[in-house]
Amino acid sequence: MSQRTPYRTGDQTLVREINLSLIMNRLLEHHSLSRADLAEVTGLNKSTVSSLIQNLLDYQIVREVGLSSSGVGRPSMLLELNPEAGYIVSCEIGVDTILIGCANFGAEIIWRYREDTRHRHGQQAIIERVLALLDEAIATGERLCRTCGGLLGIAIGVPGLVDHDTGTLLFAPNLGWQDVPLRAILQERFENVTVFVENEANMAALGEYFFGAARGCDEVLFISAGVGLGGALIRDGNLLHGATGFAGEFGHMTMDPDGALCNCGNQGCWETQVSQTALFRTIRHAIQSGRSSLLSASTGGDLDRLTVPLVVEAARAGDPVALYALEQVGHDLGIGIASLVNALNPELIVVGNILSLAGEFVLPAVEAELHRRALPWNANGMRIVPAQHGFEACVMGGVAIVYQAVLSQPGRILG
Amino acid sequence: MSQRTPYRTGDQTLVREINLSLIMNRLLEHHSLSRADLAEVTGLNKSTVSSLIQNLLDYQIVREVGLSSSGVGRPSMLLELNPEAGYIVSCEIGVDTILIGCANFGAEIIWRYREDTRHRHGQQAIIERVLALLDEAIATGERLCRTCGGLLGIAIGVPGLVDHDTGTLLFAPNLGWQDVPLRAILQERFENVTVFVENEANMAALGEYFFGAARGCDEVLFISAGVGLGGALIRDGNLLHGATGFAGEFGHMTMDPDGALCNCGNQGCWETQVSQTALFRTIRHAIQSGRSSLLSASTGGDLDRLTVPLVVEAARAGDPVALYALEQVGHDLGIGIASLVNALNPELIVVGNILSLAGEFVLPAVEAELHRRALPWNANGMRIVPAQHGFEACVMGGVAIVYQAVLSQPGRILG
DNA sequence: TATTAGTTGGTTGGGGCAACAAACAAAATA
DNA sequence: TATTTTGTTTGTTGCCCCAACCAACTAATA
Repeated sequence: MSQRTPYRTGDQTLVREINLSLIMNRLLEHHSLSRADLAEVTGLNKSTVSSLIQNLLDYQIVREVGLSSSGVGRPSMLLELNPEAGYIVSCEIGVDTILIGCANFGAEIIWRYREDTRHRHGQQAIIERVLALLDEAIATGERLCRTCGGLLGIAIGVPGLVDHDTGTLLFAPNLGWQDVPLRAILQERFENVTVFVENEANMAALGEYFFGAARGCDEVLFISAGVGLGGALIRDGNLLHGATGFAGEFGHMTMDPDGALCNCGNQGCWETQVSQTALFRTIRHAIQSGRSSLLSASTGGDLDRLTVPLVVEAARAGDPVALYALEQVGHDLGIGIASLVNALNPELIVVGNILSLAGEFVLPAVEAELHRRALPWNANGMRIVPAQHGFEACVMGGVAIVYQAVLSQPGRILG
Repeated sequence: MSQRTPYRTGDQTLVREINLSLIMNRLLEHHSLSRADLAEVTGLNKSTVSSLIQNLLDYQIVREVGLSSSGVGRPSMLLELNPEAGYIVSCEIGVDTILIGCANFGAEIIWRYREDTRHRHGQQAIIERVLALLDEAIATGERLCRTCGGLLGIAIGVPGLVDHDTGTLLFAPNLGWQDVPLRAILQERFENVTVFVENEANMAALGEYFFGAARGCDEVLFISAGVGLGGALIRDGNLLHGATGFAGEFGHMTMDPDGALCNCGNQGCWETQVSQTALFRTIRHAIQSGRSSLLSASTGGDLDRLTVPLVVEAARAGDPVALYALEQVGHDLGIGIASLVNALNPELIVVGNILSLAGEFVLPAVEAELHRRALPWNANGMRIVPAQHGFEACVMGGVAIVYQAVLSQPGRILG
């Protein structure tokens, strides 16, 4: 009997934690509620709610926003999460961009910035630029909202495998990075602030769950295609992390055992069929084999300058090559999604990044394959929707990840 | 504000429930512990442990089993779950067998029975036989152990999709059944007893988690090949059910978009490549195309009489056709497992049913494909093992499912 | 052998904390 | 003024924790 206990025992602080969390989550969900509403909605006793709210008011995490009369009886005092309770800084290190935002506790982005990084060379240069932008974001946050919590947390999303214990980016094939101790680097610069490092797709999924298309859904599959193909699964508000934190690498599922070589070393990964790279390759092949397309003109003849917005624009104009390529992506996406629907039985699928942009041309083919291949019991009643926050889903996810930490352990910021 | 609350609030009874559950789980895990050990292991206070144990002793769910001296100091009184605290009846309705068992609260099977159902025709006849066997199992349980709880629950495992709200078997392609309200049928016959109806693979996974090869693992992928291919995922002791309860249908993931037709209606399902049926088909093709095999003789020339034990026996004797067919299964199994490892990042994979029997010939090919195709970060440190309970995993799972209900809500049987 | 110190196991009683219930105060309408 | 709804106050209950204490054993010592 030597090991220290990993189990969380039940005690009073746990009870308080649970109920505080319950209340804050309901306030997030409904935006504003009275104490009486909260008692009704949570099932807690009126006096308990009052006590919890008093606690939150003391720390200015919640604020009273005015009376609301619902006909007869004493009017109620509406409560909401105080947007100025603190601020959150969230940053996505993409393959060729940095996206950064600063949000208040009302989850409104009060400052955002986007920068192309194609001209910057090397990991060192990019990380230094990120640090500088974080300084700027923090300065903005300090200026605009610091009632009690100040900076509540910094979140960094990266397109690769993250070791959650250490916050190290282990492997990012599309970025060409390996073993970068991101959390340690940031923690050194920003002491006493919690730093979250997470896979970009995981973050984006959380962003859509808290603030986007997946609000209120208990079983969400998120699929995000960009340079590569990433994904995540959310169950009851929590990411499925797997044993070592690398779950959700749907892009590296084998779809064709003898297929094209993938950056990961395997053959026929889903990512070789469904991604920006695959889309452009299909278009290039079609044009090179003599098919005419508006894209030849709109890229000025240089197909290396293809972008997803250009492809979507061409598709809108009825360009057959663009339509064909997008449908091909939808077809291959659909086969994989059907498999995942059978395996995981989600309630909702959210498609992100370029898929949210090209949804109108991709999703019909997806739906067709899905209903052809998935068990009807799994597929019926399930919806597929584009991400509400589009390319900003990841940054919103950084906000969400900090939010989640605060909401699930309100005690920590209550001192 | 009209809806009734679906949220569990925190209160004292929740705390008690959590701590009782903690203690019973530790007793299950270590088999016997003293109060002092429990305090150490759970992190609960000594006096709290004493109080909880007194409660469990009063209801004879736990019993004292004698002193144990660890050298110096006062000897401790060891405690264990009382095997006679009640009994559990568990039954698997397989494609061509019924397996049934009665277990005491020590999870020892005190009565078991297996019956071939190939001579019985029709759903009605089989269900009536199941009911009769359940009577017999209950009679045995009543005779051998009914201290406090009596019959703690009945569990039925079936090879198909189960609607958990109603306990209805919606679709069992390999059984040819559809929309059978199993729980309602049993509940009518056995009133005041909790009846659990669950997918066979889900149950088997739970059996291995509680009492078999997956004990203590937090992220377990279970893959079970029989007539079809089923599976399940266990996270922190709970089955992944998905939105409507149909998660884990890995057998119907598309592996070859233009492959063979599956019973489910789709093409190229994993189940068409990896299952008893697929194994036999490969062997039949090989022999029909002229390859010589020991199996021609051991089946008396009638390849319809192939069985998995015969194939394994032939493989042990070095028969090339048997070895080839098993390796082929391993190869296709490995490709799919690699995908699932990338998607779900399990800590352990347990292969069940015929795979546990043929493991020695199947697993090497699986490991080879796995390490060729899965991301090293996901695959390294992961183990693949055969199910410890082999063909009885499902029945053990029925015991586990009742156990889980009791352990997670000890309050219910404490009155 | 008898005594005493030391060690570990388990119980008892007091205190604190959080939720709950019921009575009550407050603020509106009819 | 009666009624309705909101929110607070007061007192109770249940559960865990802590610290002191009793219990049972070993080992050392006279």
